[in-house]
This record gives sequence, C-alpha cells and structure tokens, in this order.
Amino acid sequence: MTIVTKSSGRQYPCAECPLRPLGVFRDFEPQELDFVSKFKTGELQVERGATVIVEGSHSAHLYTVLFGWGFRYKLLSDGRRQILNYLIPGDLIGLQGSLTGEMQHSVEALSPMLLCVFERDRLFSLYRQHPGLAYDLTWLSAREEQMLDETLLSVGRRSALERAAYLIAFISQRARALRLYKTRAEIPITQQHVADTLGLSVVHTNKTLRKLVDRKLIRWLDRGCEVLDEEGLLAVARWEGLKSQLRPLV
Amino acid sequence: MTIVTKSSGRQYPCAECPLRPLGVFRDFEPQELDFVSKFKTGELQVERGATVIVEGSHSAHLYTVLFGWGFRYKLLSDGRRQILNYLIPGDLIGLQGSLTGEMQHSVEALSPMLLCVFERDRLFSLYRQHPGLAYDLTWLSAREEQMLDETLLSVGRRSALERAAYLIAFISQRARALRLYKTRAEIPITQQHVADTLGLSVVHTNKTLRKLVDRKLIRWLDRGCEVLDEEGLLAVARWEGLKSQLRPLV
DNA sequence: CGCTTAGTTGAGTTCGTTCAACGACTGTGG
DNA sequence: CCACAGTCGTTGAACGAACTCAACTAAGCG
Repeated sequence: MTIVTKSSGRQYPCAECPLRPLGVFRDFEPQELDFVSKFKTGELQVERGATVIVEGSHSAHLYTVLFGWGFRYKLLSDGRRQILNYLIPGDLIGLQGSLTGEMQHSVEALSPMLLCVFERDRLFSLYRQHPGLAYDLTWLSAREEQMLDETLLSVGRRSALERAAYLIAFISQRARALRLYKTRAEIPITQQHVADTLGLSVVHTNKTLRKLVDRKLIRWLDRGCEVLDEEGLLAVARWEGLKSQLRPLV
Repeated sequence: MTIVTKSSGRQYPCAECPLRPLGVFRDFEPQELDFVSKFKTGELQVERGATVIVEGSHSAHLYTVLFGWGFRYKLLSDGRRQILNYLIPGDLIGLQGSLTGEMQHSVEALSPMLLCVFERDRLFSLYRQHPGLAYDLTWLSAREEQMLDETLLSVGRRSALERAAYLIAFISQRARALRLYKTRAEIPITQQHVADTLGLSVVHTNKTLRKLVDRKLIRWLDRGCEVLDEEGLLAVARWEGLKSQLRPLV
C-alpha cells in the first residue's frame, strides 16, 4: 500500500480554478472566493494506487478533487472489499470525518490525482462567516447520500446485468456532466473494481460485462471501460439517469 | 396506500422537547432554541402504514421524528423495493429533498409516529443566522451517509446470515442509544421489511432469521423482533458496533 | 365465520460462486 | 536481450446459496 506522495506547492489559485469555468458549478460571491482562497492551504499530488485516506484515521485535512479519479471503500476484517462510490473532479473528500471525528472509509486513487487541501480546523469559521458555503457543504453531503441510496437499491435489488449497466451508465453520466472529456470517456477501472462495487465475484462480473460487450453497449479496454451506447445501458438498468443541475464546488 | 392523516396542533413546544433531556443530544444555545421554536410550525401524526413522503414529490416541509418508527425506501418500476434505513426519534426526514429539490426516496411509518414539522422556506435563514444549527444539519447528513456506507458494505459483501445479524444489531443499538426503552426493545418490523433491507427474498430471510432464533440471539414475535444477545449478533456479523457520541437534534 | 396478513416449510431451479487453468501484456533484473 | 513474475482478463466445470413456486398454519378482524 503506497501512502500519499509529494505535496507540490500550489499551481492553481482558486481565482483561476480550472473547474469553475466549466459551467456546471454555481458561481462564487467575491467574498466566498476570498475565503476559500485562504481556506485552501495547498495541493496534493497522488499516484495511481496510492491510499489517500485510511479508515479509522483522524485526518486534519479535507480535500477537493481537481483532476483524476479515485474511489471510496470499506473493508471487512477478512479482506472483503466494498467500493462505495467513485470520486471525480469537484468531489469533496473527508467531510464525514471532519464532522463526526473519524474516517469510516478509505480512499484510493484510480489514476494520478491532484487534490486541493483544506484545513479542517477552519471548517467552523466557514459556517460562521459564509452561510452560502455552509449550505453548499450540506448540499454536497445530501447529494452523496442520494447517490448511495441509488447504489444500495442497485446492489440490493437489481440483477447482475442490471447492476453492471447501472454502474457504468452512472459513472459515465457523472463524468460527462463535467464536460471534461471532449472525446469518448474512458473509465479507468479494472473488473475487480466493478466486482467490488456490484457485490459480485470477479469471474461473474467478467461474464456479465461480456454480455454488455456482446450487446455493443460498452467496450472493455486494457484497464478501463468505454461507453458505446449510454441509452442502451439505461434501458438495461431500468434507470432514468441523473438529472443535471447546477451544483456547488468548494 | 394511506397518505398522511391528521395534523394535530402542537403538544410539544421545543422548550419542553421530550427527546432533549435524554442526555444523548447536544444542548441548544438559548437563541438556537428560540429560532427552532419558530422554525417548527406544527406537529404531524401519522398512522402505521401511512406514506409520509412519496418519491418524486417536492415537499415544502422538513420533519424530525418525535415518536415512533419509520423507514426510507426506493422502488424499481416493477415493484422491487429496497429499504434504505430506519427512522427513529431524533432523525431528520426530508433534508435531501429540501436541498436538491426533489425527494428521491419515499418514507413510510412502521408504527404510529409523531413528527415535528418545519418550513423548508426558512432553511436558508437557519444557515444565515445560526451556524451552529447549520453545522448540525451537515452533521446529521454526514451521519446518514456513514450509516449507508456500512449498509452498502453489508448488502454487497456480507453473507445472508451476517447481514441479518448486522441489521438487527444495528437497529437495536440505535434504538438503545436513545434510552427510550426501559425494558427489552422490540423492533416493529415484519420479515418482509427485513428481506427488503437485506436484498433477499422473504422465504430465504425467514430461513436465515430462523438460524438466529435457533442460536438464541433473537426472538421473533408477531410483527417484530426482540434482541436476546446483542454481543452474539455482533460476533456473527463481524461488526464492532456503533460508537456512541453526543449528537445534534434539530 | 370467512378473509387477510404474517410466518413456516419443502422441492426443484437458477444465478452466482469457487476452483482451476490459460493467454496477453508489462515491468524488472540478470 | 531474454527470463521471470505479476497483473488483468477470459473461459469451463462443478458446486452451493438464494430464488421461485406452492402448500399450509396461526393469528387478527370484519
């Protein structure tokens, strides 16, 4: 297990945040921008496979993903792993832990990632001085809860094929909503990740994904998945898809 | 499907909140009590089986459970149901919907319930005037997320027996933490509820619960479950249990 | 008294599992 | 440059967990 690597100064001041101009985030008030600029204390670069946060730790930091992919997961004592959600640019990492004290899940990088680092200590002053930002944090937390609700429905009640289709469509929609990918998006995951997200074995996951490939809904690359027919996936999953909405970015 | 029934004035002013003196909630500042007293606009009494909130609705209200049991759930188009979590006194209902616009899950009463009613409109003024309360709302949301994480781990990666043991231990611990039950707690659910929570069929749920009964860990009553040996359940589920902490109540 | 709801149990089937083996590719060290 | 180990994906065979179908008891209620 590689733990976090180098902390490389700061390349992206909040005023020139590369995410904000994408047109999918709500705009900051000038004072909010000001506050967040100070709230952010650095950037963190992590490699693929690095563990960003370990379950049980009491991190002094809070992060926002600037670039790259990651995932949240939990382990059982005998090593069984459940992936809870995937992290993409704009996602907040570690709010749970900042509020309730201890991180109850781990976070690992799927690709090289660049993270904005915030000081947990100053979180309460955010609540005191910037109700709009406080509202945003609750919003992000509520949104995460909604995603988990849908995932739980999936794992609990959908068949293997429906589950796989739902998962890939879900990730694809989230990534596309960011408009980061001019060309076709490739999701940088292995079939083991898919298995641990769906609650299936790798073998059966492979056979299930094969069906989606045969139906020409996806293509499986070396260490990733490319979506060919999102509508088709939605149909298989019996899912209406995400509704796009302006969301906050802290 | 019975929709909500009678709205019966208000019997419990916030200053005489029956939950707060239990010693498990953080105390209000006087101004906070003041604000919440005005924020609360009434009480809602619902019968067992009543649907409190329907998925897809845009409720103008937010609720806190004063008495009784309920559950949150989602449905697939063909009727398959997944129960997401159980609601007990002190739990907030409808925060998700208040922030992101639309409720993405439904809520049903497991027993007669009494709910405090809040106006969604005034939510933002809560953020402006009372950072402490705002923080509490985020806390509650993060806590819900943690519970969902653990449930997802359970449904995705635990065996049927482990899952059942986890679920019952989890509910039992939450209920006991409230110190509402002097005697042994009885959880007012049917095996169909358990099945829809665990992602199993009723038949297999029955056979699984039978094993827990045979091991003298629980007793199954008419329409409910009594815990006989919580330690034993924890051991079966390979779970360390909830850590008790002072939590907010709005 | 019949009707409904909740729980129980057995038999046969399906879905997903484990075990095992193999090919393709990548990176590493001799 | 090749040998080797490691990761990732693929496939077949045998097994087992969980499912559906079906029948039946017991309790509660009009």
